Amino acid sequence: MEPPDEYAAEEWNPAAAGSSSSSAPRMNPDPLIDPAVMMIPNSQPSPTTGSYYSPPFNQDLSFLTNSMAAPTAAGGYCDSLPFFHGSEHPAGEVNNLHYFKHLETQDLDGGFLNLPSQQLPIEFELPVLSNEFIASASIRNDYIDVDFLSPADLSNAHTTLPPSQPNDHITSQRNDHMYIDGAADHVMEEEKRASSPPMGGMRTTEDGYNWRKYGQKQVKGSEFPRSYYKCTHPNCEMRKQVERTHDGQITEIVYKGNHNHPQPMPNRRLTPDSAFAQNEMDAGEGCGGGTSRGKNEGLDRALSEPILTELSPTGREKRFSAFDSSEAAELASPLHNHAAEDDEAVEENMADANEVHNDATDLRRAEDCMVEPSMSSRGVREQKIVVEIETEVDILDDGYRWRKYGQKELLQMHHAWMLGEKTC
DNA sequence: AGCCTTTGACCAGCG
DNA sequence: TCGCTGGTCAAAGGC
Ligand SMILES: [Zn+2]
Repeated sequence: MEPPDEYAAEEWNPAAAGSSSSSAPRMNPDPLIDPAVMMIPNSQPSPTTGSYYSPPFNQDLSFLTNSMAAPTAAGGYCDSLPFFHGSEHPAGEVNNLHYFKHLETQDLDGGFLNLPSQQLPIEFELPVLSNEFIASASIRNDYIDVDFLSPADLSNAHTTLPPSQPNDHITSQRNDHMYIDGAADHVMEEEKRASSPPMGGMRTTEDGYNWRKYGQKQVKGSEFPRSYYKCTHPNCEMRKQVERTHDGQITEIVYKGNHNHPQPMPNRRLTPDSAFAQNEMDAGEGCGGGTSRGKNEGLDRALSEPILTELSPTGREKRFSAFDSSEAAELASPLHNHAAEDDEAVEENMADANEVHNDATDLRRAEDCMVEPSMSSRGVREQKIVVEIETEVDILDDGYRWRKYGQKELLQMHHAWMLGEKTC
């Protein structure tokens, strides 16, 4: 079969392999987690839908509007969004929840937050059903304070999605994980590019790693076929699942596991764009005015910002964002076990030394799952990136520096915020 | 030759 | 137990 074009090879066969049944022995999806989700619809303010105009939180989120949608000097908008969300096991099990927040910035065209100087229609999906925790946020210069509310407080905090934006924003997978979608048309392009393989040879995506497709399947929940890839590096267990539209646009990417090796590819140099993206990430201050950095600089390519979320079946998850599939990928890919390296950095900033320690330790045995959805339905679809951690502890080797700002054991939690610095 | 994709079959959870 | 489902395997073929 010939793929129509570049992105081709990957999941081209519409026929979708007939899959049959399954269960993945190695990956054990954990049931669960419906994290509170903060959504940022493309550009549809819908007060009635729970956009933050009428925040379910005690706290006023309007400030977000200001900071997030503030036009930057460069003419862009600095949209930083706090992603926070947490959940706990229903059964009342003791699960540690780690809350991370990360400031994101997006391009106007990104669709993610392409709101002119308007308020950002930030929507919150706060399923209380699963003991979600919600947070109220307040923006500071480079980070957002998030206060978490107890489930009880959330009783009525559930907001709905805008009519026009069905549940596309949230993808519920088998584990009932909720994924945040980011908009990502641009991302798709990136992805396409990345995925367009040199064919026959090693496929390398922008994440810098080489993957071999080992299966494809039409998953019930999604309209598009899902392709399964393994990292070609010997002994590397890293896998990823990619869902693409028929036009080759990636709608979702899920990374599972960790790379136990460094990024193989040399050509992964920082393009202005990527560099920028990184800076963005690094700064962690996406906005507040801080985004003058590359975002607007020559980045014709709008940076759509997929949201990166790490989900932990065990009840912990991290949610952060990337800027486009590329960046997202980069974000994701760095999940190799060198975590230790990153850990250092992370640890440095950890508020809770002990926690950090644990994280570092657990990192090694951790298995991550990253979902990088990028609903590409042109303009409508949003890109989602979810990192799912199947370990006891969150893995922080996403290439960025995080400051833990929250962990929850039962109802206790601490707070931390992402430093936004890439440790690489 | 080596590595890739394709694709149907197989397997193991789960209801 | 059965059927469904998602994930993986592995043979076949392509580049
Ligand atoms: Zn690998």
